[in-house]
Amino acid sequence: MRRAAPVQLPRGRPRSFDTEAAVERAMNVFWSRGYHATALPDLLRATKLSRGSLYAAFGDKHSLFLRALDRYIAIALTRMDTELDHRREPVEGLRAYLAGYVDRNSGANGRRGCLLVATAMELAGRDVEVDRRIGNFFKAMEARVAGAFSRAKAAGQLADGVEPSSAARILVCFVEGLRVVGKTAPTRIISQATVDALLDRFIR
Amino acid sequence: MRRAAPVQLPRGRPRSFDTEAAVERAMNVFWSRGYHATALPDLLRATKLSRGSLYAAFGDKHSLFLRALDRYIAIALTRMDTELDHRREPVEGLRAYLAGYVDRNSGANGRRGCLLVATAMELAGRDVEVDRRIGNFFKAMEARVAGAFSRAKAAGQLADGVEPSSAARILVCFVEGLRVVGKTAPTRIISQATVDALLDRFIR
DNA sequence: CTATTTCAAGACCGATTGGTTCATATATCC
DNA sequence: GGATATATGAACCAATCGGTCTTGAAATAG
Repeated sequence: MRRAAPVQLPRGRPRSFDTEAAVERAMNVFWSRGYHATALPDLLRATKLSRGSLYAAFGDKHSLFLRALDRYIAIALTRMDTELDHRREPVEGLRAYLAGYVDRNSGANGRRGCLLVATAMELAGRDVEVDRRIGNFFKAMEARVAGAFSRAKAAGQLADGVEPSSAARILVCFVEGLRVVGKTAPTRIISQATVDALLDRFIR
Repeated sequence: MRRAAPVQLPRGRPRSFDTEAAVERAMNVFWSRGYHATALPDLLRATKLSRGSLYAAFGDKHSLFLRALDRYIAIALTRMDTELDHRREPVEGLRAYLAGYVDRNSGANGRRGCLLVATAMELAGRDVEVDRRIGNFFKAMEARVAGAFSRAKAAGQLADGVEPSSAARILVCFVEGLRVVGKTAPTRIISQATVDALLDRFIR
């Protein structure tokens, strides 16, 4: 029988900061300023790490950015998974999903924008790693929305002639566009009304 | 009677390059790379100007960028004015308008993205001059689309319950979102189908 | 001709960029 | 204690940033 591998405890001084927390702080900086406009000192200030520690832990600015982007995507997808949960009324789910965008698009939140959209515009086409992540995210988002539309259709809640997958593509483009327009005009009431008007075109 | 002011011809060597052409070349660089990622040498190469000439003619990078942005906006608005011309069938106009976006969103055009969207995400909220321009552009675009929808409604071509101004807001968000999603997935057929499906929800 | 203006090319500027290295202190395990 | 590993912060790096200035040639007007 194989001897259980002894648990090799690390020998020296243990890491004293939370890596994931640092990623999250970095994410917030990239989110607020964009990739190019974020300088090392910004990241050091936000993560409260020394230059040495940051480079030892994450390699370089680009790698840290990818980890921050991954985190942003993970958060967005989990949120969608609860909003568009299968056990929920599909139309209710879609409303919750859109309400989330209205919220993230209002006031200061809106002005901050969306890390994904900003990254897509700034880096896509010039960074394969970014390309993959952005592409996959949009696909994943579309799939979830399409699922909700499908369930709504099965429940007879869609207007005549509405095709779930095409409606999902429309919705994805629309909410990403909201994020763009919301950068300069983040007014909650109008966003909410627009979102409602759009959804009304799809449901019975 | 006042003596006509003598036409003071400039004394020295005349300007040997076309300012507007230089702005346009600069616009293309900013369009492809974004503001921060565009370095002076990029602009010098594109405009074929020397450092001295460029600074004498435009002041600094930021001013040149604003001129490039203004040019981009002017082109976009004139295009819309012909697409959504009053003397045209309004629904035809909307189709032409959307077809333009499909076109600009396909293949290499799509991957290049949109200078306005990129600028909104990169600079809005941190640059008042940019804020003003972006905000005004979206308002102008929305007004034109709303006009077309109004005329369509008057002609009885809109589906029941469609309100022109709200439909216009939806369309503006949608096309800007197309520009975002198109950065990584610029497939013409899908864009066209999505655009058609959306318009179908509005017209009778 | 002279005076004037613009041109391109490049030297030059200080500041900042992302990134590395190193000395030193500290915290853990054995 | 000794060995090991990580922390920090500053020093340091070459490269690049946006921007200025100078030089000398070229093109115009009077």
